[in-house]
Amino acid sequence: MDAVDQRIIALLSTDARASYAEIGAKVSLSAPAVKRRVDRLRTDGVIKGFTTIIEPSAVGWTTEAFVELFCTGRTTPAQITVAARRHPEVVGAYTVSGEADALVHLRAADIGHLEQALERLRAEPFVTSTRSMIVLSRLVERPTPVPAPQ
Amino acid sequence: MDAVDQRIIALLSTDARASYAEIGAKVSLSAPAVKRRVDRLRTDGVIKGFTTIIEPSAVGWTTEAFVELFCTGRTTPAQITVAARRHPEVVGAYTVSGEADALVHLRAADIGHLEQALERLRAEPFVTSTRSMIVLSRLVERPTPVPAPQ
DNA sequence: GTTGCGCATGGACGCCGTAGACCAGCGAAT
DNA sequence: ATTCGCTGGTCTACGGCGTCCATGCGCAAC
Repeated sequence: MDAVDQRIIALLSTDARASYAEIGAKVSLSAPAVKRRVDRLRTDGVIKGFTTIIEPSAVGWTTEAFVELFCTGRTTPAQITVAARRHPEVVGAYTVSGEADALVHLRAADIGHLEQALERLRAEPFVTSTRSMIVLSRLVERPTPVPAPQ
Repeated sequence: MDAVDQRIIALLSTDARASYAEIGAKVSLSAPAVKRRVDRLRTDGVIKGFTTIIEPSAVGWTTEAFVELFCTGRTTPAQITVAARRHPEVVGAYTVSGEADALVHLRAADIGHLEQALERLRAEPFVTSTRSMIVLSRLVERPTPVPAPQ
């Protein structure tokens, strides 16, 4: 992972469909050289995949919430992980320090759907209680920035 | 936005570098037809871009936190937006219902960096106080799912 | 019926992805 | 100092892909 790799990652994270030749022109490398680096970054797990940024409301997810989970004493992160993966509404889940044990990011079609997802989440055996923050508006949402070298 | 569009979006969100021909084969369309649909989805704002999923720790962001923001009475979402955008550590920001006014998702190099970013955030004139949840581990993180037709 | 529109296909051309052969630089071992 | 092997680049070549344009089909409105 040198400075060139970082620049390649930065370029790919602004446009994942850029051609290797295009990227190569910007980092002064040939297309095959760029491809080799990208392949390596993928096998090394630095690049985990390529995805599309979509507008959630355009595909029917108009409601979103962050839910703090309070769990029973002997709950492991692994338990929370498998539970969270079971629910398609979960787009993010994290164990956190502070009052709550975990924070779950939910996207749902509407309030009704959100309520139903929340109910399902609360039915998990290790959940003792929850505290929800309904998202009123998304202000910022961006991919992890890559520190641009110099 | 018909069912085919949704399938195309779903395919692109699992692999944004898939060729149009590949996608076309899966949705029974020719490559030019797929491209036209993707172009339309982009101009319609359904597809906002293509990005790369990277492992944050691999590029030096090992610490992350969610921060609840408590703001002065007359704070507008727009104010919070411009403030949040100023800080490169902010990867997400939302206005929320509940006790707090906003929730900010931060990524930083380490605890020291996080503390410094938090301090900068707290220095914003409209912030009266904050409550932080440090992320202990990322359990789930996935792109917005697209409801697969049938 | 026919006109017009939306939306697909087919073909053509140039660029892209990808693999293989080859080469330069460099550190370690002889 | 020489040599070996490794890393990581370029060049080349070919098959497939992106992209544009012309064409054709189905359908609704008049």
